Amino acid sequence: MAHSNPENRPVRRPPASRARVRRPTPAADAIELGELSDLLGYVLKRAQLRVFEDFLRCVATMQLTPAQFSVLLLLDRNPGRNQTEIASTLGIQRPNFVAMLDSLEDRGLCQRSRSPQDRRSHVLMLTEKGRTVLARAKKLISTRHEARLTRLLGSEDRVALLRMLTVIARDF
Amino acid sequence: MAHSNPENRPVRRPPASRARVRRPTPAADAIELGELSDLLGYVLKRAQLRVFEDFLRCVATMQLTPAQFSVLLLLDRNPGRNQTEIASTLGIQRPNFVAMLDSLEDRGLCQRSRSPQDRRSHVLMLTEKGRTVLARAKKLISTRHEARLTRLLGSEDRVALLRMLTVIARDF
DNA sequence: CCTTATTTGGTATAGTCCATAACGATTATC
DNA sequence: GATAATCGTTATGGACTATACCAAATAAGG
Repeated sequence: MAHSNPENRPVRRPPASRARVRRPTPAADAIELGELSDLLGYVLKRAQLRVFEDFLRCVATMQLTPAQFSVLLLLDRNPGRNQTEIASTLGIQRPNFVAMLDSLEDRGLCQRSRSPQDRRSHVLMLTEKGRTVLARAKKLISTRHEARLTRLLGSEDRVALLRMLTVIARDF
Repeated sequence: MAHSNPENRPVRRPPASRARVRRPTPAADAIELGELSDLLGYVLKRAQLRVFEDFLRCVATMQLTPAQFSVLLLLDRNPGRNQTEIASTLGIQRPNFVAMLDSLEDRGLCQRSRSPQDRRSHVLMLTEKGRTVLARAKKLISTRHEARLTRLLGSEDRVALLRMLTVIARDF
């Protein structure tokens, strides 16, 4: 074990030629990732961080995090639901969802109102401003963020990737 | 777009018949994910959480997190490096790497020693126990965790997935 | 009807990660 | 020899997550 020269790099054999052998001692150079490159979790996590970074850049003008964006999407598609339903769908704990909604409501993007049927729960709705912001964000995500992915992988691989990730998220 | 009937369920149009149209108002039922299912970041994040959960279960007997496991892997493949090099390779800030190493060293899995060449830096090495633990963890990951992935996707798709994620992590 | 359980939104709190500033010791640079 | 840069480290704060608990409201059961 111990330094097994896995890349089969020539170990510095400068026989003839006084000219500099290319990279004489790469020893102290780059670190070997080794089996890390094949570890699903590792690659997955790094990819996710990159994607989130790009997402933030793409919608930077409207100050939306991926989590906030997903809330707006859900509220738009499922108006009138309460906090428990929206939060649990997104895998957010109800207590943690409170501050998040506070923020969105303070910015005038959504609105809580007591349900007449069940006065415990809050009916959630996007405001008009919320719909506008969401529409603009969707356009940015689509034309910048997702377009970048398609450019990088090709639209066929992109579909395959989403399919596989969905399978993992559901069945792993 | 908009509710594309993804399951190809027969839409069932009972033209006449006063009998209850099946699912008259699925309204108050399940929440529609909508465009969320096609949002790369969302699916990526959920998949990553699932994978990390499974990782933790698989190596639960030896109490290793994904991050700790990746450190052990790197130390094994790159003995004698210092903290800055290992941390930066893993995308960990140096200050945050200190406590992590403390933990691994307290458990007797690795060892810091001052470098004779540069007495500022610490030379990092796995201990014998560290190598043993790593070997057992690798076996668990391989036979349980990665095997599960292969079973879920097939070995061909698994390779394709890792390739695409690597591309994203590097070029996105 | 009345008592008990459950649910909803909310607060408080603690743990984990992650990022930055700063410091002493050591080494590099000029 | 003075100054700058690097290494490990501490301290600290922000973001996100998980749990216990609360009052108000509703549901369930006698």
